[in-house]
Amino acid sequence: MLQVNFIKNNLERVQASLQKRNFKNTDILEETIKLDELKRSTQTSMNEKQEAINKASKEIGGLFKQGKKEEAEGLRANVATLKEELNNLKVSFEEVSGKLTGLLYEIPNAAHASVPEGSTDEDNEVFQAWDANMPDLATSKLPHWELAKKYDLIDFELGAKITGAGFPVYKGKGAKLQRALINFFLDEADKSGYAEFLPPHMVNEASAIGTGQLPDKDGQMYHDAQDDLYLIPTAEVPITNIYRDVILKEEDFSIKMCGYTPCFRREAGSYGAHVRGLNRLHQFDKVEIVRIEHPERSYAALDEMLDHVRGLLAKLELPYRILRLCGGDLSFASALTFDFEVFSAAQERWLEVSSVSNFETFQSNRLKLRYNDANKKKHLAHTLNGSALALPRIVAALLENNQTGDGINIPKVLWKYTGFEKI
RNA sequence: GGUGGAGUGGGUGAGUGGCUGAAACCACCGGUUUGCUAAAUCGACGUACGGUAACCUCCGUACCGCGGGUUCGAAUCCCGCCUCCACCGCCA
Repeated sequence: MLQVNFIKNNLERVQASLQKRNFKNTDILEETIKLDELKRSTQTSMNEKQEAINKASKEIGGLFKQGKKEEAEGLRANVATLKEELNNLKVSFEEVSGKLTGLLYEIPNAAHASVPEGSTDEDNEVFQAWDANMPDLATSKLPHWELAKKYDLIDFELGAKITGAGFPVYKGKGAKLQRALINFFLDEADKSGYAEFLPPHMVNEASAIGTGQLPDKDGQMYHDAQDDLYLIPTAEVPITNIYRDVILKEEDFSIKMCGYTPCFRREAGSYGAHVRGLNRLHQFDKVEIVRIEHPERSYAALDEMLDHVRGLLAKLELPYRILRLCGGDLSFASALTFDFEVFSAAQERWLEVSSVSNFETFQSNRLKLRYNDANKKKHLAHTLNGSALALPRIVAALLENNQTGDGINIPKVLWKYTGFEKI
């Protein structure tokens, strides 16, 4: 959520952003600013009314002490009318303020100047192409879901029996590969200075609002109505919320955190060949990196995060490319996002395995995550996060790209984690 | 899940209807003193929003776990909720 002041002070950028995002309601910024003015003037009237009441109340107290009952009674009658007027003001204040919040919830983050124009994922800019060799596979190459069956690594039907579609069961070397990747990713994050957390896998409503899953993406999360808790769609939610309602000092930056969690997504409305196998799941594993940064340093931090993910993919020896998301594909809360895609050689498709974003103050405004500068003035911090990495599509690419006639080769970097070099 | 107790500023903690945005102490910050460190001493010391476009100042409003209520007036009384502690129940 953007602050009204931010919108006022960066009107051109926010307007340009709405255009890039193909946002239809072009009057929304003007409406927002008008409503904000109305809200403030109403608040001023309320304050004045309350002031009059407070003064009268003090007088009444004094009069009672002096035994001047009649005068006191007179004032009491006055207060009664003042209170009625105040209550009317309160009602309109609540109404205006509710409308304003509603509008602010609808306004997506201001896109970074470098975000390209475009409406769909086809308009994303290839920020870093893959110019080395692609895996050279025999014509008998198999997609990962067939490899998973052939080598008894992942059982989709069994998961469907136990839970439902999109909840695979990993078995034997398939399960060990999961565990190996999680440990590899966590160790690499640790080496890059990210402090490890193992957060709760369910969050309350305040946390889901804090990182922007609510109210915008209600229906994408699994919700336990009995206790009003949400299964996390990503570790970003619990980990970023560690810093909800926190005021930092400038020397606290940079804050670098990471964590492994399973992620739960309802993915309502996704069907078809493109979601086969591991391509899209309701539950999957992911290691996430999260950063909280000084606004002046957040884009440098974003670069560092890109480097970290590049390193992971290089070590896994997977062909990858980096996309800069266009306005139409950019998520609601993000100012700038880079997607990493690996090439899955049997499907002959690029698969998204990481999304690295700078949210600037969009999340911190909701989180009330601020820092004190040298003059003890408070500013919103910047938040960033990225997958490092999401497992299923990495597994898909590893299986497909490394298949040979008599097995699947495990990249060298994982050997000490898997305990085997080949499946 | 049941019963009992508790939640006040950065911390400890006083405060049972008006003189309390809140005593006192500690911490932090600034000054004085002192060979340095330490001690002593004086002072300042919450947050948010609005008036207000910017820093300060000033004025106002709100805030004593959260949300309602009673009252001219609530940290204080009433109701609901949350969290923590203790005991009981259940349990990996």
